[in-house]
Amino acid sequence: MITLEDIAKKAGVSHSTVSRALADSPLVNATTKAKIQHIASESGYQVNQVARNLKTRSTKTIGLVIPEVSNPYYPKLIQFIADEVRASGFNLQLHLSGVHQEYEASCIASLYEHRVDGILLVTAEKGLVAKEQVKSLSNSQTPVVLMGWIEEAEHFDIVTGNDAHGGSLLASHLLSLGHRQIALIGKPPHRGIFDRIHGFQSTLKSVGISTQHNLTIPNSLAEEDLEIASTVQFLINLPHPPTAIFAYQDSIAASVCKHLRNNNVSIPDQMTVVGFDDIELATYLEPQLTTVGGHIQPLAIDFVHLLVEKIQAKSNDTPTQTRVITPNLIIRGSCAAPRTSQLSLAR
Amino acid sequence: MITLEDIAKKAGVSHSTVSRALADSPLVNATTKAKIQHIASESGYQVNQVARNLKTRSTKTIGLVIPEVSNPYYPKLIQFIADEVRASGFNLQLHLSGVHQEYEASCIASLYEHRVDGILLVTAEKGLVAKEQVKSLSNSQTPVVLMGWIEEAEHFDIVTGNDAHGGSLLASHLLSLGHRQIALIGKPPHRGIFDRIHGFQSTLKSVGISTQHNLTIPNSLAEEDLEIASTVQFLINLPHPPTAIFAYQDSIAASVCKHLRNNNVSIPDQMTVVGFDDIELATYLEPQLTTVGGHIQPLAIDFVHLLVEKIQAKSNDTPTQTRVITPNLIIRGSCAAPRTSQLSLAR
DNA sequence: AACCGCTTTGCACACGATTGCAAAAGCCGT
DNA sequence: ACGGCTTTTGCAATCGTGTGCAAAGCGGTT
Repeated sequence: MITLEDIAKKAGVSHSTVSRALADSPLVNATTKAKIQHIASESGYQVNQVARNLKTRSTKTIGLVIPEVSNPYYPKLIQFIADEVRASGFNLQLHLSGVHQEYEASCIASLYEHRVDGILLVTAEKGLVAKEQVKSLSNSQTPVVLMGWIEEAEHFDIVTGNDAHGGSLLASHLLSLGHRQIALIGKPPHRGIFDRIHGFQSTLKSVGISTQHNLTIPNSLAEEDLEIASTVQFLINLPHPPTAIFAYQDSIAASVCKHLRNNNVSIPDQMTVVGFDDIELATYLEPQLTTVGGHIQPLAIDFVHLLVEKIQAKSNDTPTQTRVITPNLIIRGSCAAPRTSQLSLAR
Repeated sequence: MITLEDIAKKAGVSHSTVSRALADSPLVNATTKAKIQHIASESGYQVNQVARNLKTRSTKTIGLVIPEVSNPYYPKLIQFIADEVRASGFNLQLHLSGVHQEYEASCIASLYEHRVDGILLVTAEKGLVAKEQVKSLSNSQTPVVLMGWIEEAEHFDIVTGNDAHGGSLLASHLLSLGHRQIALIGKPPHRGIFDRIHGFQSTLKSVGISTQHNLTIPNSLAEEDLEIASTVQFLINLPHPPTAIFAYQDSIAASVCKHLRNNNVSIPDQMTVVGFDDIELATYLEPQLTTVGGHIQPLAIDFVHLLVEKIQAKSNDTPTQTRVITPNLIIRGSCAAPRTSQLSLAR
């Protein structure tokens, strides 16, 4: 491995001078600087960031903790975050905390051990698993920004989507089409998803439609697809089946569509389906999915910006912030006005 | 930040002893070891990996360079790789080289600067952009394993799928269904995809079907979906339209299906469609996609294993290896026997 | 020649950990 | 009390880089 010392010998100077020359310091004579830079590039010198990081006590690296990449929502988010981190001049270190966030604590520990300058933590259905660690990190020097709702939100820096508003938009849309029997598919495990459902339900209530007939079907995490299959079966075999289904994520909505088709229920003629997030998948379906979207890129940008501000502020006495991104309704082909007892008649 | 020295003071010993105690060295007296470990955990000490890496000249980290995460093939690959890397006791550092691999060189440079123990490099349509860097890295101490076909393959360690065989499987399947007019959609930019197409075409040739009537439509990278839309338009408006379409990736096949539907062409009645890779998307489509798959996980496992072997071998005189994974045909609903002039009649 | 001021360079230490080696401590038998 | 042996501990160097500070070099003025 080539070091500053090697280049210093070739150039007949000390390693300090080489270090300054490569940093383009004005303390080095122009001609020797050029000579040193030439020797360095010719011998293929690459700085040892490990040594530099140790000396400068900063890594110019941001750690990103995200549950998984199988759910297509996350890759989309990662792409935006990665672009923004690069644009901000930082390196990115990605750690997967697991579908059930089982590695969340160890991811954070590892990032701290590597002395990243800051951490972006995307929470999932379990909320903030490593709460104590995050608190102690923030109290020390390493800023942490969270994405997704958690309890005690006021104690943390958080970026989140206005999921309640998104749910409300969907509910209004379905109401305006005439739907009155609407099923919800999805467990309400953490605040974000809870808000989607809550916003949805409260809008229904506000126009006097009781939500007690709507269904909240919890589905287990394992074998999600199978679970959804049986939930769909259950719904369409009810004495008074719903005319519309709201799934709290596009990927689940896609799975719902698949199983509806398997049961010869046509969309949107016999059943209206809506999702949430507007991932690519939504446009590959037939019909394309009505959903709520446009929030992922702004979320990613604010996520990174807030962290970078915290990193540059240095003083850890800045008050915690919550930034909220409001999504839009995206109307596509998976919705139609209900026909009376459409499903019962068809079967 | 808490250091070994801090703990040493609290325990009344030297930092060397603390270092040994935390490494559970037999050189430390059992009672003092316990005392030190207790103090360390109580004060929340976390080792500084930056310093450790500098001293030990190893980072226990594997770098993964992958073009992007928007194409759903890559997240699936990443998930398998991440699991295997973790199981092997290494950290993972992910860098995105860009859709057109525009950052490939800078990703590799960054990983080398951070002195990762080895690099996994996934190439894409541009082949191996950073060829010279990879050669010089391998010549020095940092092993690199590639995924995907490139020129001069014999000079590198490579893991790849037997794409030619996969293409051949698809061709045989379509032939056995009776298809004789088959369109290929996709550019043949690099060896992997070229092999898919080549294996496909040579199987057709072997039974005496000229491939000159088949179409190889190159589509631009930008606005891929639009490009596919016009390609589909073109194909179905031919005087003798094909009865089957082979797209070299499931995501493109999905896009083809979407645009066929937009033109009121039903699948598989009026058109048979097959893809390649068996990503989740293939099962969300209606009908589900016949494709070639089962290779991604073995690819990921061999990818990591080969690199780990190279890292542990230390001596860089081990001969280069090429490992090839053979995929399977996965028959689903997107294929049917052709009817005479099916499309012309229908329109 | 002595002095001053400015530019340029090198010395030496620091970052926080690991580890070879020597020294200290403890134990035992004589 | 002492030598020999084993166990335990500390000293000090090292990894590669950055940087404060002193010193050297240089040109010009008195």
